Amino acid sequence: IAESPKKGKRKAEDTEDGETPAKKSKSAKAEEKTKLHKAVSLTKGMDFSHDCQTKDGRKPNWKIASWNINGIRAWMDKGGLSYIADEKPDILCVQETKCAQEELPADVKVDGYHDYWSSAEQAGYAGTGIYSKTKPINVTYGLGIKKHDSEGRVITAEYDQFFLVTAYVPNSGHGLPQLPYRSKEWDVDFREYLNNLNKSKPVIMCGDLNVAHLEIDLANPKTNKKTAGFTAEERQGFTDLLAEGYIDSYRELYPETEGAYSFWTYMGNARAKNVGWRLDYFVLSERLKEDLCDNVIRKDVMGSDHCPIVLYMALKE
Amino acid sequence: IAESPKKGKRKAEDTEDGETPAKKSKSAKAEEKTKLHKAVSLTKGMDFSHDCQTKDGRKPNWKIASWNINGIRAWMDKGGLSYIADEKPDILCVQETKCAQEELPADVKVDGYHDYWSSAEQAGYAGTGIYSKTKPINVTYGLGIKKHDSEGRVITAEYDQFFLVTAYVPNSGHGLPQLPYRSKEWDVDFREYLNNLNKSKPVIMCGDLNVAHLEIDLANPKTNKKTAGFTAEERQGFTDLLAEGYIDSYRELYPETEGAYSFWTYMGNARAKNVGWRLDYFVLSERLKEDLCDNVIRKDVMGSDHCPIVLYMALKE
DNA sequence: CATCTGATG
DNA sequence: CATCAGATG
Repeated sequence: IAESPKKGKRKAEDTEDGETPAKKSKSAKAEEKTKLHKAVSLTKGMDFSHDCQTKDGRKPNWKIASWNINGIRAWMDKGGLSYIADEKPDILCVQETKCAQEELPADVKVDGYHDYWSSAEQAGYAGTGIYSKTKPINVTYGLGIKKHDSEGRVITAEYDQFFLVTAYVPNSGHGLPQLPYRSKEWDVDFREYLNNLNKSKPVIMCGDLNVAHLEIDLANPKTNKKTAGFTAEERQGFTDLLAEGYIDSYRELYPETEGAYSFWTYMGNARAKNVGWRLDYFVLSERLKEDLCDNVIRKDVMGSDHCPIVLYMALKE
Repeated sequence: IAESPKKGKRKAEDTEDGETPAKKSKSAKAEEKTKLHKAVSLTKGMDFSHDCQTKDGRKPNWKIASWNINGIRAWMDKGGLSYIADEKPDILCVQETKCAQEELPADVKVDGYHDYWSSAEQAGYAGTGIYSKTKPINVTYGLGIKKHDSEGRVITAEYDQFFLVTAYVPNSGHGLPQLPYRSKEWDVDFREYLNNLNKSKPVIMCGDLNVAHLEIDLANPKTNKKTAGFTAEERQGFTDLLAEGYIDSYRELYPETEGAYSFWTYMGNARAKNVGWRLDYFVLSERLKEDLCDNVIRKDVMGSDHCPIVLYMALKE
């Protein structure tokens, strides 16, 4: 009832590229920006410095982070951007932005980074983004296959030495209604997509792959064999991907480490009890193995039901 | 994804009566009650004592309060029940409970009061309730007219000396889609309903009538003539009701008082600026006028976008 | 349990 | 600018 003020829409202008293949460019109405975010920090007191090197002793020259942020608007309200300032990655990939391009908060941009966004046609659903210090040679959205490309799940950024692919892989859902699509269609086509890139340049693929690969990758393997993210089909899909010539960087480095998770349901205090899942990965072309320095799971960084993961690479010229 | 604990449903058992005419009694599954409300207070430091009397000098013996609480669950989370303890009314009527009978919080009951509830078929919508120290002779729900009675908008409690009717009158909506229903059907039938009661006993009707009657009853009359709650049709409906032999107790007592509102939109800081509407009323049978002591608007009681209103009556045996 | 939308006010 | 629901995770 009445007295409604004009709607304070907020919008990030001048964001680079950022069109999903399915969407046409909206005319950039210069809307009023309200609500800027205060300088809340998620990361105060945390130490993000980290010494590491390749097996042959080379120091990292690329730091790439990936984080399912579970809603970029809520995440920014919690001070999510402070993570970038503190981690200082060369690239940060985010998944589940849950925000249409035009609805991105005005202050989503970060000094010193180029940003790229892809969003689902369905409002408030899925979506991915990339922050990158270096401007990529080229950025593309989706797999180039219509049926997969209306949900903003994949962004590919090409750099001199590699393709960076970030993905938010479809969840099979409660009761697994989406399992056939996920395992028989998406997994198959995504694998082929990566293989094609891999022919011309090595690939660094990261994101929320919505699968815990092995029993070691979740706290309760026994009771979750019929749960989305740990079905035989999803696990096999990941096995099949690796078999094409890729490595799971974390498991490559730490084959025996238990309790290493990147996701904890908000329900039942799972995070405090470390009842989690490793759903977030860096998957690298095998020929990048020699350049791998480390993969760190930032389990203490809050702000989402996932935590960030960080890849350190010593890439050659 | 997984690790979901069992749902902690909460429910108030043994609530008296409380069936809408449209609903059948649910079998009282003895569900686990979780979440009880802590003793938060909305009212600390406030003084609810009040001296008043009728024109012929009689002190009040009934105190009746009415409050649109905008969601009983949110209201209880904010400590809404503390208002009852502090105001100590003989009767409290609440509107917009937005809660099905079966979903009422376990601790909705208040010591020393009988409680009665009516809810809409549509979940989380409308709904009314009554707390009463005295057990009424009889309680009925709705107007006895099917088309009006599926939204839990009216409860009638019969006492020795009067009928108490509490109402949450239909909002005409943004763009006034419901104005024809509201003014041509509801207002007409509700008036007739009250008239019928009024034949046998005096009526005290209260609630959110979703109309500001006169220009004095809202801050911005000029700009709201096409807004739900201040259209000519809705205002006329109220005029027509009074013409049948009722008084608006507040305006009866304070015909000239400006800035007396019971609702402020949450938008644009309206309450701080007192940009409000008087939408909540006590409407009394004219023959109760001589028993009227006072009508107080508790504008400082927070917890909803409406505030409580309180009626003091000196009813004769 | 927490994010969204969309209805409603 | 709040409430609630329902979808989704």
